[in-house]
Amino acid sequence: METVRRGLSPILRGRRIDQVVVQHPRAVRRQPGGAAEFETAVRGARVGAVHRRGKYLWLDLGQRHLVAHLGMSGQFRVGLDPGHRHERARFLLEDGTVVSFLDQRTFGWLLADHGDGTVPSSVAHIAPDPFESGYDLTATSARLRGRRTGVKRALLDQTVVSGIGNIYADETLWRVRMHPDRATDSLARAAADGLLRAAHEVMAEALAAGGTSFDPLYVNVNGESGWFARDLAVYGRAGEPCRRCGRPIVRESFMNRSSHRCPRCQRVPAKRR
DNA sequence: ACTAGCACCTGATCGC
DNA sequence: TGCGATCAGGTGCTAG
Repeated sequence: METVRRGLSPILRGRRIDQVVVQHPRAVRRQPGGAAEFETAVRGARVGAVHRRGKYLWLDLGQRHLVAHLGMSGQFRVGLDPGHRHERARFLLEDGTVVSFLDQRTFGWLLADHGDGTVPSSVAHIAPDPFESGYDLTATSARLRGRRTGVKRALLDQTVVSGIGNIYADETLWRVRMHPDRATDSLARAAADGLLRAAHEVMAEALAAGGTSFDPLYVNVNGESGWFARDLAVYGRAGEPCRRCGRPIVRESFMNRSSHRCPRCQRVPAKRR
């Protein structure tokens, strides 16, 4: 998302949005008045700063915010020809630039939210992410240790800390040699701090590589892939040797999705949740 | 108040 | 060639 934000910012900032077309009603399902309300709210607005918290992105439109979440398969792309199969909304800027919102699985959404300079109400329920100035490691660590669940669930819970998804959760846990089912309330303060620092580190490295992408669904606004997939230690590497100890990485089912870990470096804990 | 589990979608791939 | 099962990077709602 940060890669997307960085791509969008120079294109959008300071520009007026002259036209908005919603091609799929599901893209604006969170808008109470539907596509018409969304289009009316956004058309003619001038874009200020482009913000992000966790996986939520928003454009400051003065009296409003245009909030976006990419879900599992959303993209923002610049300069696409019309008629793309998965285009859900299209914006025309005053300088003629076309910005498209594409989303194959339609889990993503757009919302013209109220607000003026603060965090939009649709984003207010999540915790700060490690990259923002208001992020408080000590408070986040305390929140994490206050949960009664497994550490991976807690890392994925955006109300504990935001921005961590399935890939970065697995990579973080491998880095600190922790099993995903380790009980949050069994963590010493230092261990919880270390876990959060590692998450920040993993995401910073991914960002430096331009993001993580395995396929054309995960690209920047110009359609280009990031390179962090090369550096993944466990995610998507089931059966391949652990980069620390050589044992084959295992993939296990978790919340209807997958966890990847090294069975030697990340042993099943005594206190499990 | 908190946690777990599933519903919400499309499309690619794999085994039969 | 076809068909069902499985998999995919995330919430958001609700039952317990």
